[in-house]
Amino acid sequence: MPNALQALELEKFLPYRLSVLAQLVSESLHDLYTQPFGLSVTQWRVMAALGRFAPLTASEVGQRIIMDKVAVSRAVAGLLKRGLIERATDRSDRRRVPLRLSAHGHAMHARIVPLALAYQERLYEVLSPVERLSFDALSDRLFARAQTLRSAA
Amino acid sequence: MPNALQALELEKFLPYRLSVLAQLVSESLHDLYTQPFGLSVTQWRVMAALGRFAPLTASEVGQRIIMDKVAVSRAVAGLLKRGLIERATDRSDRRRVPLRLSAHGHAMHARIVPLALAYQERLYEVLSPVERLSFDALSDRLFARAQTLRSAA
DNA sequence: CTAAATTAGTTTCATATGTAACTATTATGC
DNA sequence: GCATAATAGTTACATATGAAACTAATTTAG
Repeated sequence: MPNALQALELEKFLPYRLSVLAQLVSESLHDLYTQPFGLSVTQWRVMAALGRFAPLTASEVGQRIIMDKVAVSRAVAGLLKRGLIERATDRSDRRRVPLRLSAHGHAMHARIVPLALAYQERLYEVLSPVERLSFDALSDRLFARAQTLRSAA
Repeated sequence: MPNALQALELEKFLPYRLSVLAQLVSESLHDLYTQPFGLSVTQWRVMAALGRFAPLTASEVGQRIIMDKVAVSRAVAGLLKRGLIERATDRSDRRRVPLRLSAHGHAMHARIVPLALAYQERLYEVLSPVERLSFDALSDRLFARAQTLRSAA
């Protein structure tokens, strides 16, 4: 019976394990900023991208955070309504709408970042510095591999 | 300016990296069974849980695959409609509804499992056997740590 | 034994998400 | 230059998801 080798042990199956770990971590992090700041995950990611990379258009934000333009557009609409980000006009190409954090947005960003980094630090505490680097490098290689496989198929 | 240490580099931020990697892998895997078999991710996970662990109630399925009972209930409804799983009656507790794969479900399961394992193998190809074990062990520790932090908070 | 509490599962409602169609603007081909 | 194609972003529709209310069955307290 050749299928003896083909049993799927979910708890050891890499895609499953990655999914469960990422979801748990994402939910934990979300707890840090959802109630006090009223941001969705996508809104926070847009703010994080803008906080780090000066003015970006919606498309550029999407490339940074791997999010499609519809999701970005909706997050941007919510952030604009709350005055957390600002739009500029690109004189040379009026299709493009450069975005940046407002003063209010910067202030909120500055309060969330330390919480996010502190959470990351608490997570990483179970790994030694060498192990952290090792995990980061291995996950990078898996990511690159997954991209290769996806584009090949 | 103490905040120089507090810059958030998204691309190095562990929760972000995990999320992006898990999503890419999950989508790639989904491509393998969505078109040919017409299963959603949650439906496939329910089938995988039932394929591995004999009869399970909906709640037990949820515990296995870390999915809330509403999601399980909906996936089960779809699988029942297609005749891929069967319900039994628990004489001693009629609230419980033990589930198992039907013959049809078993056949489909047997065709998907090799595809899933082959994908995992192609992913793992970029890592040596030692690196695979290392990655698995490190991710296990991160998962346990995330659980501890979540329950502590 | 009976009322209250618990548990398994479903349904409902409100929100989130993805795909595709749409508007506005700019670039390209002839 | 003008019709066509391409690009940035938004809107619309259909589906997916989560929280909370609900039903049915069982357990527990007194």
